[in-house]
Amino acid sequence: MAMQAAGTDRPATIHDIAAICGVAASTVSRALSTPDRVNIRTRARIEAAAAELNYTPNSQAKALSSGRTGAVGVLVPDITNPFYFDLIRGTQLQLKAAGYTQLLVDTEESDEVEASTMEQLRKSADGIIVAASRLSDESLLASAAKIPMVTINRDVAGVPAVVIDTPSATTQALDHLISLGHTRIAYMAGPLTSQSSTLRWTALAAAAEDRGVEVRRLGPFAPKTQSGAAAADAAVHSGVTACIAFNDLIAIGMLQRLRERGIRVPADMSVVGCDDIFGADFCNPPLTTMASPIEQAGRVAVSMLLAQLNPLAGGGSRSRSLMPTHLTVRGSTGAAPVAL
Amino acid sequence: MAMQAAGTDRPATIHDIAAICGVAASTVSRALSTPDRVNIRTRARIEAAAAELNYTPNSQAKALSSGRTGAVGVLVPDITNPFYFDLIRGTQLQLKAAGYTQLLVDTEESDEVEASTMEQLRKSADGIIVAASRLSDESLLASAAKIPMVTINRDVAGVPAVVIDTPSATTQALDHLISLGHTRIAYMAGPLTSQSSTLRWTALAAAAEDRGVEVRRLGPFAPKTQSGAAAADAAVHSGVTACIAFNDLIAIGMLQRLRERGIRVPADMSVVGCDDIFGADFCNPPLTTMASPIEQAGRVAVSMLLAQLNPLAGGGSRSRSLMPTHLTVRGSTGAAPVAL
DNA sequence: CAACCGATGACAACCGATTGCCAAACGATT
DNA sequence: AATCGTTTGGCAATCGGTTGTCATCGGTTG
Repeated sequence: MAMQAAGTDRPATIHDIAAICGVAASTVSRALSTPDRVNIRTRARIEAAAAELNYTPNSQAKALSSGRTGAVGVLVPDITNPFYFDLIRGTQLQLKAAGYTQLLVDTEESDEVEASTMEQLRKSADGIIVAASRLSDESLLASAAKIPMVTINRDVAGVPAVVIDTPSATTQALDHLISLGHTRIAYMAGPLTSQSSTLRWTALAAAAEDRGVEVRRLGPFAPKTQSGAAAADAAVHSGVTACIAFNDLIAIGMLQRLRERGIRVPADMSVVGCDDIFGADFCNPPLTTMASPIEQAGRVAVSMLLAQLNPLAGGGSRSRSLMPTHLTVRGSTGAAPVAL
Repeated sequence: MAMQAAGTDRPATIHDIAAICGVAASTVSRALSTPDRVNIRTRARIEAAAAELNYTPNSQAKALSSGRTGAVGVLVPDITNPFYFDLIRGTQLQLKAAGYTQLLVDTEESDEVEASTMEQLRKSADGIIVAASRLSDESLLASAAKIPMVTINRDVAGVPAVVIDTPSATTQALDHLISLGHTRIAYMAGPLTSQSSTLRWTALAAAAEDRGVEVRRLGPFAPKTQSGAAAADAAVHSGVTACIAFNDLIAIGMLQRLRERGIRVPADMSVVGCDDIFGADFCNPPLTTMASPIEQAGRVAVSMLLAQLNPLAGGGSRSRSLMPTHLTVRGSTGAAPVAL
């Protein structure tokens, strides 16, 4: 709102302010960061000058001397996977609200890129949030020892985590399919290094055994729509009447392939996805899927990380947060075809 | 590959290396950044020590003293818009290849957030890439004077830009619709502050006049699928038989709404989108849309920015880059309904 | 043999902030 | 008026590098 004089070309520093107010630079620093340490009158002068000069602290310098960078790294395996859209937005919003900057990195589904990124971030970030890590438990633990970390969808003892409870949703999905009369069901697995995929399969297999139906595991398939073609063919070939895919990308890809092959969904084959990503509601047919509060998961992860960074007296920070999920039924699931 | 001794808890600095090699810290700095300035033998010793200590330079310190941060800000209006995901991936890949870090910021379609972010980035980034800026020409120019900048889909004299040539694609879309017999066509406009939307409309209106068909402008509509409902209703109400939407999100939203209302696509209404985002190929019906090389646009933007940052003798950097587009015809367009 | 030269490496200032420590100033108490 | 405690603000070191300047050294040239 202040009438801003044409700024000099160089951003103002605390020294500029100090010169104007006739105080030492350290006093300016104190006035701005430890207001109680300085007389209220000088503080007012300094604040006025700061506003006048449109002063903003240099984050590099601040980072160098204080040791904290005000940045948080967010690592995702594949930035073009819509699942991460909402996650990233969640982290971004929450980080910005807390005055932090988000360093987004696409690790390209590679454990090496992930590891080297972490090493680099160790100096340029105060903490990191790692979604769907492809690293081994040991590597993850080792990294977590060096820099505050929160994982998402990756549960390792000793590392705070936000876990989206898709495993329990698979049970809902299974019951949904069973209620529709399906008895031969397949699980289209995700990457072998994905803990989520493993957990979903474990939960699903247990529930299947419990209910006395057959669920076979097919794959692994890369979490991309392109893999859906192979997944669809594998499902058809295996003779199942319904499948639960590791995620929506694979499921959507399957839908496309099944359509190409003239296999009707859900009349001939039911498909269940996971995550309820962008597109799950408008694909053809709309996808029955396990919906997760993804953006919220991102926010929670940030909160947990910040709690770790600024251990306030108030709240002991949780080290684990389980996000509830539920099955969203749409058009891709239906009654099992009548046996011939 | 080196047998890494258990690292000390604190990352190594050039002083550590200097101590080991018995040289001054400045020599270490030169050996690493200006290899020619130092004897090849000492350089070798220093490099060996650096490798041994697993040394990585502290980016904050480097930034502070050298004035360059090694980071580039990427501003997008809405991080959850799939259009930007390919863009972000393009910038991310190219930046990483050049050794830069990407600072991704979602400006929430707000000019204020955009402006304040730029001001902040001015100190913590070497340059910025602004996609679909919502700022005025003046503000943009003013900011570009303070920090190297490349815009995407925003053409302002004096600011290097990557422009995806969707306006000319609208002509293709129009001809496509005309060839199908449509004569009453609508353009579903995007945000008023979106230059892309304006340019598309201008090109479309000109082409329409040239061809003697009627194209009316409806909207504006927010670039989200939710806005598609209003857009669909507006289109139906206006009595057109085909529409060209500002982008795929609106188009996909329209598809959903039209389906709800029992209006068949393309039998009763043809719909053309723009961008060919994730989902355009598997919505129902698949969307005819103007495809853009989005990821490539991101890469080009980065290249242009880096050329600006490191003005090599070799190539004069282009200040404008036009990315070609083409119409991808799918199922959402068809022959005009027979007039009653 | 003296003058000269390029290569090499050390010194020190600096980037912009933070922070421990100390001293001046001030008011209050006895 | 002397003492004491508390504010308040300055000095200077520090973070980890970069870079301008200068001294030194070995070798070459006239």
